[in-house]
Amino acid sequence: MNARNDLVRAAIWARELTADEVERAGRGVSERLVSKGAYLCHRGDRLDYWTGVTDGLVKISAISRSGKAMTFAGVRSGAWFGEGSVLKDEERKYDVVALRDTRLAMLNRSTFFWLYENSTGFNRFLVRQFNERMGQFLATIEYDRILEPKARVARNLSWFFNPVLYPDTGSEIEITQEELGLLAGVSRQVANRSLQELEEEGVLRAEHGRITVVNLKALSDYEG
DNA sequence: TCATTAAATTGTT
DNA sequence: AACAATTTAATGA
Repeated sequence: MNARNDLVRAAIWARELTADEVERAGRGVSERLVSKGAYLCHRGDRLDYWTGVTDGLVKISAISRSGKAMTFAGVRSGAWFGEGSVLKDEERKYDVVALRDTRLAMLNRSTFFWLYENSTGFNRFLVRQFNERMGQFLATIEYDRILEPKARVARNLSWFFNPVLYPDTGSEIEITQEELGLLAGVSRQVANRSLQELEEEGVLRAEHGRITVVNLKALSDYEG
């Protein structure tokens, strides 16, 4: 019908919606472009949109009280975030920055709530996503104590292969070593060396602008 | 289709 | 941060 409905239909959660619900969602969605290095929102901002990455890569992070930068999650094409802030009607607890030029789909708050109230498919999706995030955050708490750069690179990379958050993705991701460094909070040089070592250990294969995971379990559980 | 050039990415110091 | 090497993408014959 129109570009907005196409945006919705491309979203993973749309698969579980009825035609009526998709139509309704289409009226509440809009598009936004964020260029590399720009912030979509800062901690403390209000952003009344549930946000999906249509094309690109963003980082969700915050600065801890001790002053350390901490990445909560990397978000690539196909994933949606911010449902917590929208549901609770409160300010963002984190920064969101684009690691490359990125296209976003934004679902406004009232439409989000309409789906929340009316669509069982939508709720099933939300519950699954919350559950998966919980697991990821638990792992993040543990990983924050791990200071070894290689392990940080490994764990940040493994997030992109969560089968619930990214349903039909293979074992490849298009990401540069510079982007991975920004995500893991290490320099490009360290990201480069980490990837080389991980490749030697048979965990992954690093190609030009792309990484192929060979052993996802080893990558997720990496501790050095 | 192939060769040339520019741009992006990687590898190293 | 700087620089060289490598890979990809774009261009045009």
